[in-house]
Amino acid sequence: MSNSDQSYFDSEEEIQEQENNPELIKTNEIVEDSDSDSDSEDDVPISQRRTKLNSTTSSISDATLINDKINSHSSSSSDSDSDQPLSKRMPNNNSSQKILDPKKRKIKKESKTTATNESSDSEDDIALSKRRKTTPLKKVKKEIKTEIKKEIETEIKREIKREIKTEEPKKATKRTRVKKEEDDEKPSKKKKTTAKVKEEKVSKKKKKEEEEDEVFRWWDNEKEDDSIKWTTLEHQGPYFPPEYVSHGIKMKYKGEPIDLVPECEEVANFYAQVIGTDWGENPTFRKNFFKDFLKVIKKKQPNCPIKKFEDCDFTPLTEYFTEQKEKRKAMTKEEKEVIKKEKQEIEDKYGWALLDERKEKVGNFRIEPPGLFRGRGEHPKTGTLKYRVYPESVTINIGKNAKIPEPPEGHKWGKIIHDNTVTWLAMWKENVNDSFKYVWLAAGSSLKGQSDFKKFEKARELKKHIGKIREEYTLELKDKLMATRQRATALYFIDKLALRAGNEKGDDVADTVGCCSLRYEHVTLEPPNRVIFDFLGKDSIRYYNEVEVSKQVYKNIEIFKRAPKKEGDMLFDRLNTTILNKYLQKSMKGLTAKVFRTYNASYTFQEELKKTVKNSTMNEKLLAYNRANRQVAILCNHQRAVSKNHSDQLKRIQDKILTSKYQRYLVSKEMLELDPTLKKKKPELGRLSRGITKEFIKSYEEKELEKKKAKLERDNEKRKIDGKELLTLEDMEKAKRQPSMERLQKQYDTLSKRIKAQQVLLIDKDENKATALGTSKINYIDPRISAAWCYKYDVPIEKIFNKSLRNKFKWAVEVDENFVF
DNA sequence: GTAAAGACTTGGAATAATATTG
DNA sequence: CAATATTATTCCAAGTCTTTAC
Repeated sequence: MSNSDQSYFDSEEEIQEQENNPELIKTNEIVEDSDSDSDSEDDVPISQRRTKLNSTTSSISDATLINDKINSHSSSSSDSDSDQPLSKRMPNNNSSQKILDPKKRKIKKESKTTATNESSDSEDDIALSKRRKTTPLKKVKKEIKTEIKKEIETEIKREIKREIKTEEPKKATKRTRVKKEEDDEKPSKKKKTTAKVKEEKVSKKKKKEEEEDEVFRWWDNEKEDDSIKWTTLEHQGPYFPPEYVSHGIKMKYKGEPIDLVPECEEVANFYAQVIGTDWGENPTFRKNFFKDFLKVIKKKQPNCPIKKFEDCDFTPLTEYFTEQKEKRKAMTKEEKEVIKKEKQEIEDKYGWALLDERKEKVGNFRIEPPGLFRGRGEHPKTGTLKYRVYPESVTINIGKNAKIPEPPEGHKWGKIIHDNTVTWLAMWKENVNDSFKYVWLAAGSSLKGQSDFKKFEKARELKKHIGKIREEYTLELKDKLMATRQRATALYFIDKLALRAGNEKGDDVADTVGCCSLRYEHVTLEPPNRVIFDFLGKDSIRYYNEVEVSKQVYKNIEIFKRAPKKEGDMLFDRLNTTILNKYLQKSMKGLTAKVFRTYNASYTFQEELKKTVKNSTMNEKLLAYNRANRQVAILCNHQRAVSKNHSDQLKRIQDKILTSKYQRYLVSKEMLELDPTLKKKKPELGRLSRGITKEFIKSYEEKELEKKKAKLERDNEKRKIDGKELLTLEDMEKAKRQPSMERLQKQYDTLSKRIKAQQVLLIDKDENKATALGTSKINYIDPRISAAWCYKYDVPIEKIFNKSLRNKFKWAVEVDENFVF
């Protein structure tokens, strides 16, 4: 970071500086006379302050507005409001960002939507309370285990004979679970099971035990000291990617095919595979790649004529890889099966570790293959060649008495250590940024689970201190000492806006900042009390937020930005994360800046969840959940690029809605024909919704006609075979029987329901276009809040936690519905 | 006390797997 | 049943924060 600011802010004490450094006098004057300021705003209770802040924050307030709208919408079940253009109702925060963003971000291929399950609302057939209480025994005895296994086996043998013999009980469990989900809620077309319901129910309980009997229930007895992570540790070491094998395809240089030794060819491949993506166009990427390409050439093939990037033609290679991709896609089932099996074998061997005699899953047991470094944002090293890692540079961490895994043939391990104060199994140093890479246990492992648990407990601990901390920093906002004042202001932002701490970074990485590393140009003031943040945060994701702050904070920023400070200078020149965290430790043991993010995320989530309507449908509950999740994601600024075809997707759904509406209109017209008096009772009948234009009707009718014709053709085909006479469209019309009022009403209701569901989906999808929910769900929201919510509102946990989340959070799902974060 | 090393969490994108649709 | 859409998983970069070295 620039140290220029350092030159005029050298000493610690304000008073000293005032004497020694004339440039600071102005600043100090303000600091002193601002002593008299009082900040009435900060006297407002914390809980209210947050909402207050939200309502003044553009992005958040927009979202809240939508919330209100949707809530009223879903409860009143009127669909008219959806006719309003969606864009108006959405927080346009992101779109403006995209335009303003000086650094181009990659465009994503595809958008993801929230998991708004279009499933029926029927509840699980087992009472939730009961299911929860089937807490398994701590250690199920071997005999019981095999007994259960047998039972399951007999139960599902019929359909999955093959699998059950070769696979772990895990697989069987999965099966039953799928089945369960099906009969629970999914009106899924797939009904692959013929097993009897009774059997299933029995299996459910057994399965539960079976599933957890091997689980180490560390959360039952917490241990205080966790500096020792394990006593025994066995594993197979990491898995190395296969050596490069030449494909014999030649790239061209100056139009001529050129021979490359495998080492060079491999590097050329890396670039060839990036052509057609943004990386291929990125000048820094190209430059770095080519520099390293030349380096490899010089070393491995000095007589190679390649000198200039412009004369290189990688397209033959690119084509080859496209071809390969297609081939892979076109593989037969059997071929795919073989590959899958090989993959499974590797996983079986390397994917597990024995930690204190317990089998635990290894997360990333694969050594990263060589390639071109894909640094994000404007990373100066993007495109740099990442070397192949050999065992010689890998350190193995393993138990003293454990068998040391065999390194790949002809190789030796770099180092073997037995450090039980760390959790990694293997480690190596990567060449691009000189950083370490580790092999760790998976997210569902006990070690990870324990620290996850600790993290949330720490955040809950903060809850006890937050009042005092807020009081203190509010006071310190007016402190005479510049350093203190900066610290307080920074903390205010970290607390209110969930900013990251903001460590200082070198200049060989992308220029991104967090709170402590904010610079002059990242914060602008707008009288009377608006602060505009605009900077690139982690992963070069833009943070843009307009916030109304207290007078004191506004004033402070004004002071911190005062000349001679200019663009490029640190806003908080007296502060860094070490100072801040040291201060925080005083308020609470182990407190650091990041805990605020966890705390505020979980707390916000819990508060937002209170908006769930008790007796709403499953879809509505899930929408409420997602919405709470989304508020947290917005708070934490978890973004994703809007997919290219997002608007197409919306249009398609809107079209579906219109179609349904039109169909409903047609039905209602028939109803009126049957009973004209209905119009009085239900004036909405026979009314055409807005948005249904003549063009729409025309295209709809055309499509319908097409369908009818197609059906007719099919029918006639059959009739031909049967020797019956052929029909015409008119015949078909005639054949339709006159529907009864009852039938029509039913149709009408079905369509209404469908429309509503589609609209919920539409809103959810659009609200979500630029927000990534995953990160907050995985890392910031205490899973116990989610679990408690599920129990309280009778939502099966599977609806909100997928398999890996359930596994990761298995320590959390045992809370009762009264859990409070 | 400061910088570098080290270990761990957090983050979005890429890719694989699965579900839905035409 | 193939094409497409959606969701889950994997990948690995980029943060935070602690410890160690000087």
